[in-house]
Amino acid sequence: MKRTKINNLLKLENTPGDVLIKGWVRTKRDSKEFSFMEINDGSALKNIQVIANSNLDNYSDIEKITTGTSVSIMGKLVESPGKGQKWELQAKNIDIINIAPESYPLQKKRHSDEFLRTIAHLRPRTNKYGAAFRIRSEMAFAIHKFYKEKGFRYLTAPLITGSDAEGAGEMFRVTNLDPKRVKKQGEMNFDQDFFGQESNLTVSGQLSAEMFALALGDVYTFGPTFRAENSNTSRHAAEFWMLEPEMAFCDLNGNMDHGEELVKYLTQHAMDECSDDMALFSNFVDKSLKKRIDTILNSEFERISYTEAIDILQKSKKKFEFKVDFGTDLQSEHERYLAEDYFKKPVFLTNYPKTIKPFYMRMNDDDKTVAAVDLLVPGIGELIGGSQREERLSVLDKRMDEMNLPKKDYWWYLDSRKFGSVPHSGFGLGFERFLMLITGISNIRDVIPFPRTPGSIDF
RNA sequence: UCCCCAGUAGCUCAGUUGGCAGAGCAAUUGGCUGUUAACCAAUGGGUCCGCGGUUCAAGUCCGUGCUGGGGAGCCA
Repeated sequence: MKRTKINNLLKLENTPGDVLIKGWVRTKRDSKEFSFMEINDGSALKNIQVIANSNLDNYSDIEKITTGTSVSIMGKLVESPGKGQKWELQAKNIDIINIAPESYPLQKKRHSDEFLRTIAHLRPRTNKYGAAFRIRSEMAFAIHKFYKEKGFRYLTAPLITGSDAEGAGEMFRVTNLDPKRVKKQGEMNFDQDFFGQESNLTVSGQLSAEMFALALGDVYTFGPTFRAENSNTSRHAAEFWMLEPEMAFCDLNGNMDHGEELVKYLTQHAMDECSDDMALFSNFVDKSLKKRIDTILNSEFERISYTEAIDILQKSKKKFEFKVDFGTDLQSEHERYLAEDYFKKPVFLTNYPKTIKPFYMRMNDDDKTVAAVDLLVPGIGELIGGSQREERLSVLDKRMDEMNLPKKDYWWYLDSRKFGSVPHSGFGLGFERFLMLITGISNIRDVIPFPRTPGSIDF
């Protein structure tokens, strides 16, 4: 008999008679003459209740079944006379695949997130993490669906790069030199390294995406990104996934339109396709989640300039630890105030001072600000960071000189401005931060299967 | 990297002025009427994070290290 997944069983209107399920026992309740078991196979949040009567031949073995045990069960799907579930399975045959001994760490009770992080290999077997990772999977799919529908092309940017001057923070070195030998020589000899020069793990696929946007029109990259910053916060990881759309013939407003449409589309998709899993988060993880999602879906995101934001912050009665002045980057407390207290919804901040932004952002006419855009969202802070790119070769040239960038390393990037340059825009969206936004999970370590953070690379 | 907090049974935590190591849940064993975080009873379970110090006496006080959490910076 062919196995039926539990999510499909639970959807049925009429009983198909006998079915075969395979999964893991979440809990067992014994009576004298029979046992109730709840089986979960990961296909859905919900379990199916199985009734094992004592007249089954291997009932003495069935009595020994513990939480975590893997089983294969054939039985008749019947309407449940008990409360709490529509269907239950009257077992005709129960095969125990593998008993989970008493040392199985997951109990039928709530565990702390901190404890579950220490058993990250088992935590997807819990309701909360199973739900989180089903949603993560569905959102990755939704990204591709969104871009397919919009006619974007998917580009895989290289993970190993030779350029290290993007200014996006510390990078992880990639080398196959023998550390013992390097120590003996006293220094790295990059000529002899695998690529014949210094190489690193990517901090962004943007520059690659720009080249492809200027060929295929609208493109996106979606893949892992690495930062060797010693960041110890609930919003940073050394390895995370970033979505980076890049659009030719697109200005800053088009960039924001796109970002807003994307965030709304993905959120709506999660609500439509993961309703049970999403309900778990709004019921048990974050009581304010429902309202937040409603705001994302049904409000227009605010759009203000950096200069206007400074004005709002300076006029605010709220006391800030750090002073705000034109030319300084906004602190966390300022970003949170704007998104959470002042506007109470996602806010695009545009046109930052050129002094605090990278070389590739397009210079505005005032010669003081650049066409940058950040999307600040309640609870997370920065979800999107992007810009309209500087497409004018002479302006880009001048900026790179000002910032002392080694132009010879960027010859190919500058070529794109030499040959048929066009206005174009793009941004990076932190995939994990987006998952935090829509689930209410407050630590980035809990939306990545096996998180990598400073001093921690278990599993 | 900086600031703050925490570390006691498998898990979550209590532990008073420094004076015999505790609870709930889990586990094990038994009971039980269709249960659903089942219920009832019994039993077992400890490097009180490590190291050093103060003291007649340290889970408790002091120093130090490690680990975890919250916040800041960096950013997505």
